[in-house]
Amino acid sequence: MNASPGNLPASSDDYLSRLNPEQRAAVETVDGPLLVLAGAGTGKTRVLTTRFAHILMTRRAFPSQVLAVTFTNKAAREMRERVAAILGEPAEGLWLGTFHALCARMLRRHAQLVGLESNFTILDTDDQMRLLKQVMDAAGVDMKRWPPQGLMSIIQRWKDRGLTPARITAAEDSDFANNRARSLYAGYQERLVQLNACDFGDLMLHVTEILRTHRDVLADYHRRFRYILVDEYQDTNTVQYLWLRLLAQRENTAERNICCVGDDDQSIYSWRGAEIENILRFEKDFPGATIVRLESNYRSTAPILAAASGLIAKNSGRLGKTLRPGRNDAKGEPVRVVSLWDSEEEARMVGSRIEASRRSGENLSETAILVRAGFQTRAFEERMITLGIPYRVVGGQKFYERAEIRDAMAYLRVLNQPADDLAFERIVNVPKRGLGDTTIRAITQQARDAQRPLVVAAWQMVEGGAMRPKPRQALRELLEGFARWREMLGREGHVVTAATLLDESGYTEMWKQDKSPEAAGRLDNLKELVRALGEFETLAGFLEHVALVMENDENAEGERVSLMTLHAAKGLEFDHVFLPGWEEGLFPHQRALDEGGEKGLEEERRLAYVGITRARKRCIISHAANRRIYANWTSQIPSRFLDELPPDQVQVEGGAGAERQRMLNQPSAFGNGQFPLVARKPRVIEAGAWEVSERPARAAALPIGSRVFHQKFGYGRVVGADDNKLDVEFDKAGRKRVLDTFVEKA
DNA sequence: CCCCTTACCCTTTTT
DNA sequence: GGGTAAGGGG
Repeated sequence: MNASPGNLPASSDDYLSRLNPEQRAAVETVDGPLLVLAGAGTGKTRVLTTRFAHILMTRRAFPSQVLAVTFTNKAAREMRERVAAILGEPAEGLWLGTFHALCARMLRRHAQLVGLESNFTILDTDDQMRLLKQVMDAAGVDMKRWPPQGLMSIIQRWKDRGLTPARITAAEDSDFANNRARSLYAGYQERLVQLNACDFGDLMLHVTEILRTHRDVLADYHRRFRYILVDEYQDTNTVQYLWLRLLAQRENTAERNICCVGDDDQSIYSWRGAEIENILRFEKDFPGATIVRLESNYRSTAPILAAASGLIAKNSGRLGKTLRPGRNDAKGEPVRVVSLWDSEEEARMVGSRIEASRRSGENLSETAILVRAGFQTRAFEERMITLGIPYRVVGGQKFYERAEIRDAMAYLRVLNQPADDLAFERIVNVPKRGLGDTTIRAITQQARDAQRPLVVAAWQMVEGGAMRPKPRQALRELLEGFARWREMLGREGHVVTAATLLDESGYTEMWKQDKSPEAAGRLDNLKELVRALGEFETLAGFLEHVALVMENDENAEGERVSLMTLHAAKGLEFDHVFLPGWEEGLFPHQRALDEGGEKGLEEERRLAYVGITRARKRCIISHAANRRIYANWTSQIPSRFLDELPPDQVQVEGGAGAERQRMLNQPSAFGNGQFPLVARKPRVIEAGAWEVSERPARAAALPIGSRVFHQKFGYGRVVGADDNKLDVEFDKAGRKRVLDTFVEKA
């Protein structure tokens, strides 16, 4: 296990010498509970991975005796790779993964203890909702008055807190649907078991329940896991906390080797059930715990750190940390605050600064625009398209959440597991087969009467039920199709079968017929799905992967500006960071204030802290005096967070905008709330607007009149050209001026 | 049964 | 403004 000299450049404990004293303490305090408070950019991941490797290198445990938990697949993958790099060999047999992946693994071993079989299905959010609606429907709940979505979030919150229906006291019941939330929850759980399925929350809930009630199982895991490592501890919810505590609190207190790494200042997921209290009370849960603070920041310049620290200091109830520059070259430019007239000017400002840094040779991958809410990305996207700056939107809709992928997945699920009623329901009339509400209701009724899965009931209907000839024939064809494909699966393998199924069922044809701009992309996605299927040995293995590892790494390559929400940016870093939209109501978001009060405000402030600390060299914060929200223009007040930034670290720019802002806010002078006397918009000089493109125009390739395709706007016809800019009349999106590089011949 | 109109909602979303 | 969900007309 020890690295041989050939694998590592220097001595075998070389990996320790690269750590600073705090980090080293965090790595070498191996025994007993340890909390590592790791500020942003202080080498948290390095500590975690080095500690993991250290445990293995010093032969304190075999790889299979360490439990390492992360929140994201990405973090898990990174840890696996980095541990392997230190060890000099691939790390096999690890219990390393996300909370949910580890729980799924455990639950497959003990499924019968909660009434499931080990091949249970993991439902996606669509299925969950449909199932819950069915349960509510059966219970006669008026879903107009009591929206299913509301009940779903109540149930999820209960699951986040580790509460099975039996553990909910009458006092804790919600007044939803006249105090029926708890019994509806119980009904929903029952249906899940009948379907041999569980939802995401169940993975944690079931395993925790098993550990709580089966001492022998718990004891087995106690024997197995000698060391526990937890990443992003501030984001754990109650059930994750209970799970960890059950696993970590071994009889022998000397063996409670749990190490949690986190940062209370970066806790931004309370709305997902995360309990910041978990990290705040670590010492109480694990008496005698050691606490190590990592405060040397190796990422950002001094002004950026000072701005972030100054802001977060306004929060109360912190464990307390002060980031200090860990680099000698940490001097740098001040954080800038730019005031703009409106959101369009804000987008132009960001765009022209990005153009400027691009001209000076900066890598666009080192620039990010981080927004509070998803809708804000649109204005920037449009600006990037106009300027011809490559960008990518991180997050947003995930690959496996797209309609076409979900449909295809439903087909595969029925193939894999004919009793998967939810999947069958999803695709029975997709593409349209003339099997509408009436038919489906009849099948459902038959299934309920016969106590059989939908597929079986459907066969019964086809063979002898009361049906009109057309739907009967359509249903027969579908069912015979599945029989054929299932038989093919054994013969030809899952990849060929999947491709055949998608064609023969008429599903790909449906999208080929579709004339909307997205159709082509959807077909590509289906191809990608089949390709991904090839990476797995079995269909079941693939389905498990998709349920747990929903990832979206398209557009990852190439030099592109990143556009994402602040939440999505946690854990990332960039040379240049833009933080637009720092306005009251947007950031801090009004709803966070309304629903969370002072706590909500503090979480918003932590979000601001996360945003600023993403920046290595340059951080540009902006706010606009006017913003279009939904349909109409609203005037906006600068965010209180701007006032909380330490003034000596911040340089205010965009005086023109600020001046107008000041005048706008003087009520009497301009009377009727119409746009004020400063009507003359400042001339916005966009650097680079007149630059001549070095590349010759592609007029020859795309002459006026030719059909083109654009990623965002779809199909259109070229109606004019100006050097490399084309005027295109899009079928759907209307007339737009776009750069020729952004369209292709249709 | 399908499709088109209309009404309604609108923060964040690691798995 | 735009995307979804329910209802009514063809």
